[in-house]
Amino acid sequence: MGRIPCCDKANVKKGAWSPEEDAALKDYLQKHGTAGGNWIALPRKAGLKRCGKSCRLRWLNYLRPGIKHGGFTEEEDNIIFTLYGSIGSRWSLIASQLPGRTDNDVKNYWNTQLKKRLLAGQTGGNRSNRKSYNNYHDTTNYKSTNGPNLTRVSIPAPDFGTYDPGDSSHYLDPNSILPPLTEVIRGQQHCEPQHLNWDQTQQSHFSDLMEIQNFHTGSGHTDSSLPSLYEASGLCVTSCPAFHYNNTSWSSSVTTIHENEVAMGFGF
DNA sequence: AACCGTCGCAACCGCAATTGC
DNA sequence: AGCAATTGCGGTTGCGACGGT
Repeated sequence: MGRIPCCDKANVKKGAWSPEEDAALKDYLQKHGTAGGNWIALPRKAGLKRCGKSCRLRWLNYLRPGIKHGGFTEEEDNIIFTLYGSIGSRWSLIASQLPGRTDNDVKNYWNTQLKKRLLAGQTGGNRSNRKSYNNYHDTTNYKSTNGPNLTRVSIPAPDFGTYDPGDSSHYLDPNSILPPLTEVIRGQQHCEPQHLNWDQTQQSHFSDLMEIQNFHTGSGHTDSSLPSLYEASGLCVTSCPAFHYNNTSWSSSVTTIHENEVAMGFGF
């Protein structure tokens, strides 16, 4: 017994995609879209000898319009550092805050560049190039003292004034029900435990967020991952009595942010 | 020029979550 | 409610490119 394979492994092509395959997939998706959303059946319809999952991945990570590759900006670096510190390796969530970036791209960028820069003590500026890369292997520059290594990530000063909950232009991803997390995170000067206690501005901003959520739930939209998104914002979920969402399974009483999870705990 | 080690990135794998019946 | 099919995600792998010797 065992898992049922998603496709006939013996009859699917693997490895790098050819330009012809790319063209066939792109052509099919541009004509038919992902309507019906059936990726398993798509390869056969498109005349491709590929696994449906492979087609989906190729489209999402490479062929989809608006995809950017490489050339990460310093601001993007900072956003990745900040979100990684708050939510860890939830690449799809991080990528959703970076227009044109895919989770795979962000993940690769983190593993090949940012993680090493972090270990070298650089969370901004001094962006590496391949030539200077070997410096990152000099582990004598990075020694853990007691317990996990904590890194403070500085981010811009509070900028609540720019956020209008009624303005849909704040949504980087048109399918997202939440404002960009960076809007929230900018409200904290540092991701540090002492900032978990809400001040008036944070409470005010959280009210804005709840308004949005109420708006969307009013139209029938639910999102079971909402608590983790607010965790990502760095706001202390349990400290807000209003944080209940009775139409789904979660509530504030089961979602706790521990200080050592919110502090930048890069313990590798 | 040949070899070797390292890096970056596309793609794969397997599990979890979601969806539909 | 339970099950199977499908999708989404994060970790890992494979391989071409590059740089050093």
